Amino acid sequence: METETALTALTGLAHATRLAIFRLLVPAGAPGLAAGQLGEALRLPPATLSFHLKELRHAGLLTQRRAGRTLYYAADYTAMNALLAYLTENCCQADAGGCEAVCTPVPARKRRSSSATRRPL
Amino acid sequence: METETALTALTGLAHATRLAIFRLLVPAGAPGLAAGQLGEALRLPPATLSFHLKELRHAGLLTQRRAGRTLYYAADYTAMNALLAYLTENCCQADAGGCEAVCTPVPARKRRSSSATRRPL
DNA sequence: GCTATATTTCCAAAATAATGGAAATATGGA
DNA sequence: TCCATATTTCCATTATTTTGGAAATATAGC
Repeated sequence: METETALTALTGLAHATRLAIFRLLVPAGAPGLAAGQLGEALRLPPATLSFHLKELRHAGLLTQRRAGRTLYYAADYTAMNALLAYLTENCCQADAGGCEAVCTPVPARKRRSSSATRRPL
Repeated sequence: METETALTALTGLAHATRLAIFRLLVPAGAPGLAAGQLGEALRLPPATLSFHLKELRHAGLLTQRRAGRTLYYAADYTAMNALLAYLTENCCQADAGGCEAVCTPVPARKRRSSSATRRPL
């Protein structure tokens, strides 16, 4: 992933409203949620919601799909994963303590993420 | 991790200069790098560098350590890890395709990160 | 074609963040 | 104490982002 791409993704997520939108979409999976549903859930004026959705979409974090009059938005897991990879790139090269303790990989488990332990996307 | 914390961390990283600083520090490990070294590497005026270092530090992403006149900054891997966990929280709940393919955990390997595959911090 | 719903675009005002020169602080050594 | 080095704080200027009302667009059904 290029720096420029990572930067847009981070900028996309670095806003309370957009982070909230994204986090509603992460568990929603591929079907995603309608713009209207998001607006209602977050109590946002249409113009404001639309602005942030565009922002997230341009950052590559969301996909858009139309069904009739309704636009559905879904989290783009591939982009997400690429961002995480970018951030942790070359982690622990210096191996000087502190890092090693944290870097120890957690064995993958089945599903039902507990929010405390992270598994790769 | 709380939303507020995640948000500050993301805002911290969502800037070209700060992302560059952070990524210089990720492979540098616990000893970190001196402010001066960072400034020289990135060709930044002292005041600007200092501003961004403070920003990152307040976001909890960096630790600061003084040795004589020199201040060393290091990446805080724990904070980093918490942020990644926060972002992927409840991923794949809906299990509706697209996600599953990406979520498959990668078996942990020894060290020598290839930048293409991510292991947990 | 008309009307209703869903959502976007336009745009100007308001809010927030970034920049860097100059002065201040901290430390070390003679 | 005085001087040099390392870095920070102060602050005014400039740049960027966010907000939301109103108007525009897209689609559906009659």
